[in-house]
Amino acid sequence: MRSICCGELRTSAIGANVQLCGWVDRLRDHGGVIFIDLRDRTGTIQITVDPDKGKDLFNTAESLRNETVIQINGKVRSRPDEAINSKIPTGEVEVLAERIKILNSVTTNLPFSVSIHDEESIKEEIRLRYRYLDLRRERMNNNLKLRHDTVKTARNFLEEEGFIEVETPVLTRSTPEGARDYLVPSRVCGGEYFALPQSPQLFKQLLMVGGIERYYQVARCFRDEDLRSDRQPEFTQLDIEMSFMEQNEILELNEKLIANIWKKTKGIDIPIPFPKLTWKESMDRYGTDRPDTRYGMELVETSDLFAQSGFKVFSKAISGGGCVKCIAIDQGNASISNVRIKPGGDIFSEAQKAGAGGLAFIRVRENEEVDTIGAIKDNLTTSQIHELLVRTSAKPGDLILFGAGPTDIVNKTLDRIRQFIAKNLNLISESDLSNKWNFLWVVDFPMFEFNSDENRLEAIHHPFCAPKTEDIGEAKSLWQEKLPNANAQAYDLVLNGLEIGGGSLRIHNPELQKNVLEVIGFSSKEAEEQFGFLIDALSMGAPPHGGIAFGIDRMVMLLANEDSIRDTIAFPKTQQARCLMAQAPANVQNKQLEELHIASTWVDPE
RNA sequence: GGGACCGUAGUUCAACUGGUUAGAGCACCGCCCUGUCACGGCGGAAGUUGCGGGUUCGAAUCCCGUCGGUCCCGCCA
Repeated sequence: MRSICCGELRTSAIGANVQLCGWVDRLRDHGGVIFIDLRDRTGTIQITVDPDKGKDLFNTAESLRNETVIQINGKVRSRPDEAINSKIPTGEVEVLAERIKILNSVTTNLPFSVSIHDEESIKEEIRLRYRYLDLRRERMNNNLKLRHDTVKTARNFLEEEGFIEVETPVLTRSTPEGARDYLVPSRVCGGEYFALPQSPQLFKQLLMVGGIERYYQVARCFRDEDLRSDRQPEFTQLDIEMSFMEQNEILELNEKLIANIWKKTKGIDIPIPFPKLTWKESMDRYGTDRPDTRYGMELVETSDLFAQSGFKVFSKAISGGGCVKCIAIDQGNASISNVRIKPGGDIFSEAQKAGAGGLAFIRVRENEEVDTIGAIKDNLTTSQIHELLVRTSAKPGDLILFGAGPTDIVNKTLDRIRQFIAKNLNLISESDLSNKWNFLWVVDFPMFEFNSDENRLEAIHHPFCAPKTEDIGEAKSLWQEKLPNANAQAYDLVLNGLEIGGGSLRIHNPELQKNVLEVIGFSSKEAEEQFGFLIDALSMGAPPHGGIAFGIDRMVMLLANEDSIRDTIAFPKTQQARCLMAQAPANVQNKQLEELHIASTWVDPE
């Protein structure tokens, strides 16, 4: 249907007869001559329609609306010198139309303009309802290309490294740990249900037992939890697993993979190896396990300084088993007013949202003088002030904000304030937004975390992560006892404050696997029922193995400098997990339910 | 489950403190225009102000409910 693409035409094509297909990007009708910007996925080219070429041709051209699909024949010629458009790559040439064929016309009002020239911010609701039009726009078209390039680069790299892609079931069994499952009723096995996989975790481990040694998959994963700008009910992981690899070997391989992706998609050289931070260090210094290291304002421990303080908020926090930590904001006295850090202020509310009861502050003045509320000032000694200034490296003009209370709340509060202030004071400059890539491995996660609601230990990643061997020792009889305090051979890849991947070495010893399940509250009967096939497999010559999974949607979001993963997915769902275009989910016929042996208990709220 | 913001023409926005015919750009329709490139000029059509109820002499505006969208907490790794 076409001999060349619109965006490919250059002066080298002058004189050639070409046949082009595409959409009318816009039309400039001068009465005597008509210019059509014809667009396909490669770009736009100016088509010139001259009245001398015939009445019919000219009438057809006059009737064209934006987004009409046409095929044109014509000769490429250079533009007059004064009419060269240096803003577009094809701006030195144009095609003189000989024939225009309308392949499809636009008969309804377009909900929004596709042309880059009218790229105004359309309500997302409208974009999602007419997603096919939105995809035709340059922004989404480019994002999908970028996504393709990302995945293609990963495939090429992994192929070179001896990995093969293996598909795993989408219909599988529900597992008790983790997120809520999407369920699929079985027609054949009445009363029983499949679940859609939250990840191919167990299958990829079993592929290792199956001797595949090096597996990957671009895997769709499903989680029936509430949505966020970076969370969709179905999302894509680059899922990787390998046998006979130490943790450092796995990290090294994945650093190369990531460096490759950034190089191929953005032309950016990412320095490897990536820095590593232990989970504990990350929590101490940033209050989170996914720190944004593009700016400072690290958390500073001051519990020992204020343990005996007459300021009760501080001393009680510590005697209650918690801590007092602070962050120093460079020249914060000038940029942040008291109104903002006192009740009702925006920074104070951030602290509140994290669960903090209050937000103590100290303003640093000249000569180690400070300003603060009376209750704190009256209880501060000069040596305490001196030590505080040394630890925080605070200078005159700086503002120090405190979190005091249970350690998890303090960390959460200061993490949140740190991020809020960084954003608010533009500590990440506009150019950094697309150019600064702070990769970081967070390693040595604890195996378990106490869930106070259920009064039991929970696996932090999942129950198949291997503990560090030095933490549990060789003696099997002591594993059960040592496991709760062990760290895992687990790692997360963090980029600019977002987790883009995570993985671990897996347990390949059936006894240890049973022990771990026991620690998180599985009886041996339950363990057998739910994970018997895994434990059996581990008993039949399972190789040491481990792996990682990357969130492709998030990775592409960051590469594309977008704020939502919806802009990296062709057909995403809304926050209510609806597809506005296909109108899914939708009702089904009763007959279908009967076949599936299920009945709805849903009552329409009226 | 909870909190915040939003919903006006196909679309992006406007409409003062509640005030009389709800405006403008783009798109659409018609006419004019031979070198534009976000072409230009003249004219036109286009609205159940998401939906339902209430307050009021009077509601796009205030109140309640509801539907839809976004962000966040819970939830989720």
